[in-house]
Amino acid sequence: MPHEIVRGKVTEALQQALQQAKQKGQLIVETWPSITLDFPKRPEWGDLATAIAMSLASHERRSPKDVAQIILDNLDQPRSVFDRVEIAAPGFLNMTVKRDLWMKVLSQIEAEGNAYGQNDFGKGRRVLVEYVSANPTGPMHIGHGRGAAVGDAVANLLRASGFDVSREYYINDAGRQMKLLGQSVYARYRQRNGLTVVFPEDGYQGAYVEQMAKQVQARLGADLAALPLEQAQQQCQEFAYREMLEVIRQDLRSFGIAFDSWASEASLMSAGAVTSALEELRRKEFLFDQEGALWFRSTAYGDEKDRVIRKQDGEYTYLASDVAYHRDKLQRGYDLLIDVWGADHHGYIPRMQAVVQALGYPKDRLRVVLVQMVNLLRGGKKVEMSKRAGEFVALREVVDEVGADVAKFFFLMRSSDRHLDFDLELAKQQSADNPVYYVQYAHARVTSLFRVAASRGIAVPKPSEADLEALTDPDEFTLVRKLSAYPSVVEGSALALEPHRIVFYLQELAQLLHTFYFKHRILPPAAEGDASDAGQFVKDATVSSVKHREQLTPRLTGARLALMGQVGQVIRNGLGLLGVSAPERM
RNA sequence: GCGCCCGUAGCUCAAUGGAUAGAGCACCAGACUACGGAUCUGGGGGCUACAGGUUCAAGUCCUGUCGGGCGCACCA
Repeated sequence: MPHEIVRGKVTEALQQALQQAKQKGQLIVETWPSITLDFPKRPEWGDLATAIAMSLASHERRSPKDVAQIILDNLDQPRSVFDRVEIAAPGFLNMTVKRDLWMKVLSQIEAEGNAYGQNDFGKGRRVLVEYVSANPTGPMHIGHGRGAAVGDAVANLLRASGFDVSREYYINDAGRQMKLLGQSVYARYRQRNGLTVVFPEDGYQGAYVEQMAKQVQARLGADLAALPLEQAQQQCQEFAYREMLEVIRQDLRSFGIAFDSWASEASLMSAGAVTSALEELRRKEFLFDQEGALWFRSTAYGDEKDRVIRKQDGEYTYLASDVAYHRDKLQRGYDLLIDVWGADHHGYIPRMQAVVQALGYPKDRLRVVLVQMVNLLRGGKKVEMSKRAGEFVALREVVDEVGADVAKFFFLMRSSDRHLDFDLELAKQQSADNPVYYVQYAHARVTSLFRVAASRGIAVPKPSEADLEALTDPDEFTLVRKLSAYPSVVEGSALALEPHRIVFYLQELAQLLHTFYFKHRILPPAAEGDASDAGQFVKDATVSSVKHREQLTPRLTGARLALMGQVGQVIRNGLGLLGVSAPERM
C-alpha cells in the first residue's frame, strides 16, 4: 500500500499496465516483483524511474526493452499521471510525472502533519524493543548512550511504521557483577574507617564507588563493620543497587530517553521463571547433563557448540536467565522481539536464536541490532577509556558538554554496526561542519521566516490555501520531490532497523532548503524604516543583483511560504524520529 | 586455528542487484545593501583492497587471497 501520493499513483498505473498486458497475453508472469521506483540521477531521465521491465525480462524470455515497450503500450491514461514516459537502455522506464500531481504532496503533508511519513506496514503487530540494559553497577557510559539513542530511534521508527511498540530496560541485577559492586563498596567503606581491606579482584574502581561508601557511612555509621562480612556486603549491595539504578534513570532522563517497562532479572528468578523455562527445555529434550553440568543443545539450531546453562557448582550461567527472560517476553505475546546489543556480543546471536526456536517460535521472531564502539575524540585526538580502571567517559559528561540533541544525532549519524568517531570539539562547533546544527538551522530558518512574515503582516498560507501553480522554478520542484521521498525513507529505515538513513535524508533535505533559501527570495523587501509599507512588492525586475531578479508576486510569496512550511514539517518529523528537537530559534 | 562484521576520494562515511559510484570534512577559488553568513556557488580529486565466478546488470550476491575489528568461558 503506497503511502505517498505520487508513488501511489505511478505504482497503480504500472500495475494496471502489467495486468492488462497479462490479460492480452503479452506477458506470461503469474506474479511479478513489487514495483520499485527510484529517483533517477540525471534530469533527462525524468522524475521517477523503474527497472521493472529488466527484472521481468528473463522470466518473460524477452529482452528488457521489449518488456518495457509492452508496459508502455499498456499504460492506459498516461496523461492523467504522466507528462512523458520513455524507454531507456537497457530497459528502464523513465517517467515524468505531471507537475500538479507532484504538488499534491504538499497538501498531503499539510493534511497529515506530524503523521506525514508514517506507514501501516506493522499493521498493529506488537513489538518489544529492549535496549541499554546496562548492569546497575555504575553510571551509563558513552557506549550505553549510543545503544540508547539507537534503541529509541528504532522504536520510534517502528511506531511510525504501524507497530505497537513497547520499550523495555532489562536490569541485570542478579549476577556476580552486582555482588562485586556490593563488595567494592564495602571495601571502600572499611577503608574509610581505617579497617583492613581486601579489595575484590576485578572490583569496581570508579570514584562513584567511594561516593557510595561515603553515603553508606553517613547512613549506617560504624554499625556496618560490626555485622558479619556477608551481611555487610549484602547491605552495601542493596544500597548500591538502588543508588545506581537511580543514577541510570537520571542519566536516561537527561538524555531524553524513557522506557515503558523495566524488567528485573532478580525478580524473574525469584518468580521461578528460570526453573520453568528449563523445565520446558528439558521436556522438549534440549537439555542434557555432562560432566556434572547442565547443557543446552543449541547446536540443534545451528549454533557452533552446545552451551552450559548450569555450572558444575550448581550456579546458573547468564544463559539461564536469558532463556527465562526471552521466554517471558515471548509469552507476553509480542510478535517481534528486538534486542539492541553491543557488537562485542555478536557471538551470542546464534544461541539466542536457538533458544527462541527451541521454545517453539520462528527464528526471526528475534532480531538483534548490534551497536559498535564509540571512539571519543577531542579535536581529533583520542580520549582513552578503560572501564577496568574506572576511567570511562560517562554519558552524563558528554551530554552536559554538548547537549542531548547533539549527542543523539552523532550516535545515529553512522550505521550502528560501524565504529563511530565522536569528536567533542566538532560536536560543540556551531557551524556547517556540525551536521546537527546544519539540520536544526534549516528548521529554525523556516520558523524565523514565518516570524518575519508575521511581523510584516504577511499571511503564511497552507498549501490548500496557496496558489501552488506559482511554483514553477526547478528548485521548488526539487524540494517537493525530496519531500515526497520521505515516507519511503521512513519505511526503508524501519524495515532495516537503520535510523542513520533518516539522518542522511535530513542532511540532504536541509541542504536543499539552504540552497533554495540562499538563491531565492520568499518575502518582499521590507520598506525602509517604515513598517506601514509592509506588503509592497517589487514590480520591476531590475533590482540589484542578478540572482534576485525574479518577479516576486504576492501569489509566489504565498506559494513559497506554503512550501517552506512543509519543509519545516518534514524536518520536524524526521528529527522527531531521532529524538532530536527542532528548535524555532538557535 | 574457527566464526561474525568490515575494507569505497587525503579523512569520516552513503549508495532495496540497476544507468556515468555520491555526500560532508580538508584543500583551492569565489558569493549578501531585502527573509538569520550557524548560509551559498564552483573546482580538483576513485581500477569500490586483490583475483576469480553468478547475472541482461555487481561496491552490493558466491568462492579464494590479503588487511583491520570483535568474538571463540562451567564470565556478564
